[in-house]
Amino acid sequence: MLFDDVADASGRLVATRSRLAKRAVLVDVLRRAAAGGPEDVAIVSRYLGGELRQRRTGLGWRSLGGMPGPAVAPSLTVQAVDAAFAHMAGLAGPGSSTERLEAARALFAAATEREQRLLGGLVSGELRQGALDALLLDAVAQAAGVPADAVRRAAMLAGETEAVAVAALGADSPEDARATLDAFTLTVGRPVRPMLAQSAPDVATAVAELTARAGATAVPAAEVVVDTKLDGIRIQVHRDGDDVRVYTRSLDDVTARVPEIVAAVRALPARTLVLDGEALALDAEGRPRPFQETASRSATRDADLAASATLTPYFFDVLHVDGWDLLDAPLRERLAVLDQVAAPHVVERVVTSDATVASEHFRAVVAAGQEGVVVKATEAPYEAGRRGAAWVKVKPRHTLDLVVLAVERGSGRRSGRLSNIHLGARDSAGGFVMLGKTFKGMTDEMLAWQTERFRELEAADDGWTVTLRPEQVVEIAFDGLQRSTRYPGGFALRFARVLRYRDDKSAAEADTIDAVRELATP
DNA sequence: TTCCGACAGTGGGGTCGCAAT
DNA sequence: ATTGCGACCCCACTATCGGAA
Repeated sequence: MLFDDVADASGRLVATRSRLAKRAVLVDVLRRAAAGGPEDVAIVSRYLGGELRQRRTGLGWRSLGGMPGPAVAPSLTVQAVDAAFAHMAGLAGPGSSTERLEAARALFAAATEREQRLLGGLVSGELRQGALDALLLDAVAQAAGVPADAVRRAAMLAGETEAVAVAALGADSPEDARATLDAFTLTVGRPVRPMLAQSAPDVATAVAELTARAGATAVPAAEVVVDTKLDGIRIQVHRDGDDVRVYTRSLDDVTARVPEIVAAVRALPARTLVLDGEALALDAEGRPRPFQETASRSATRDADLAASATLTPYFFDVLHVDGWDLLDAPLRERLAVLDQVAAPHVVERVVTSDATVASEHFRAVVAAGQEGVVVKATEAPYEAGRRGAAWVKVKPRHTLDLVVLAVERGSGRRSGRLSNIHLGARDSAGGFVMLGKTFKGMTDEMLAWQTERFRELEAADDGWTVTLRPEQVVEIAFDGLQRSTRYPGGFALRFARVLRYRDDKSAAEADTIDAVRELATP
């Protein structure tokens, strides 16, 4: 199959906003890929989902700058493109960067204009065609003549879409496809997509949301599980005898980097296991260390550095134990099993129907230095890959009134707007200390307003960033402070987002860097 | 007819490893 | 030795479509 066929499809996806029309485009190109055989389906399904088959190519957004102009006529096949990226991904050692760039230039030179757009999107990871994995799964279902749920479930259990697309589209009939899909089951050693949580502003809201959903039959005061939310990295651990594998949230295998987790799981009383949890670094008193330290420890491959801190695993769910799949069992049942098989490494929780008790647990765990809680429906199954309503996280929220120091131009649907704002706190000398940036929390109306407003405050414009007279106050919400070498105050806001612009306050009334410092040293 | 679940998009800070400078 | 880039860890929030109610 020609790569240009995929580029054409991608262009048609960009051209329509209708998801049904997008799905029709995807179905069409998937069917044509199927005619070319399983290898074409494998590559095309990846590309339509916005990914290369190679997890790391060494090429990124920055490398795309110096690419040559387009070819006039299409010539590349999807297999040739895949082979080119496989070659680039395999390069290492001195001279490899140069060689990789040369290979990329050759590839781009052979690509037409729309093919170049697709290549760029795949390399940068920003395809912007309004359709990624979820819509692709729907299209696979339609192309294979099977229910969308069957395809989705197979993909969640396989931990990937490519293999599922190949299986479904390689089938001779819808019945055959259905059977092939149903053969994707939870397998020890193959990670599933982790279940995700929605968020709520406070525990009472989270509890109310869960009981409202469970309360179709108006059961009064349904019980909920209130799990401690740890500020570490998500881990999914598979054990088959002495063979233990540790995967991250994106299903990356990090087993070699975390021997202490492997050892901890080997000591548990079960032969086969699939556990879902969090790993973090603790201090001498057993309190959690800052996330940055956990991140540092879990990212390093250097043995000496790794020895400087230990990760402790805590589990909050079990998907499999000794031949028994628990995905469809209610949480209540899974937790009973978890407590038996993972005893010293289970996340602290309370189970209650009393919102006050739930709130009290939240206060206690935050006081103990933890990130917050996740409130869960007791009867819900494990919904792999879904940000279901059955899990709702709650974290403390801080706010500050800061001054907008500068603003950057937006891109994509925000192009033409001033979008990403630079945030500063007052210092004692009458100046401002930058604490980070944010683009979050802005409605279209706010974007329109600030685009005009910041033009009024413009002091300089370098073509990307507009520097402002420091007059506009904005109320910012954030999760906490982290150490920073990038910003002059030594702090940066974590997960900053705009709540509202404050026209009732002048810059002289904004919060000070001293107030911020006090937050950092409780 | 209205409501709401799910998804894609728009980017944030920090950390590491690696190759180039 | 330092710098820049790529990859990946954590992530919040809004707009939109189309099925559910």
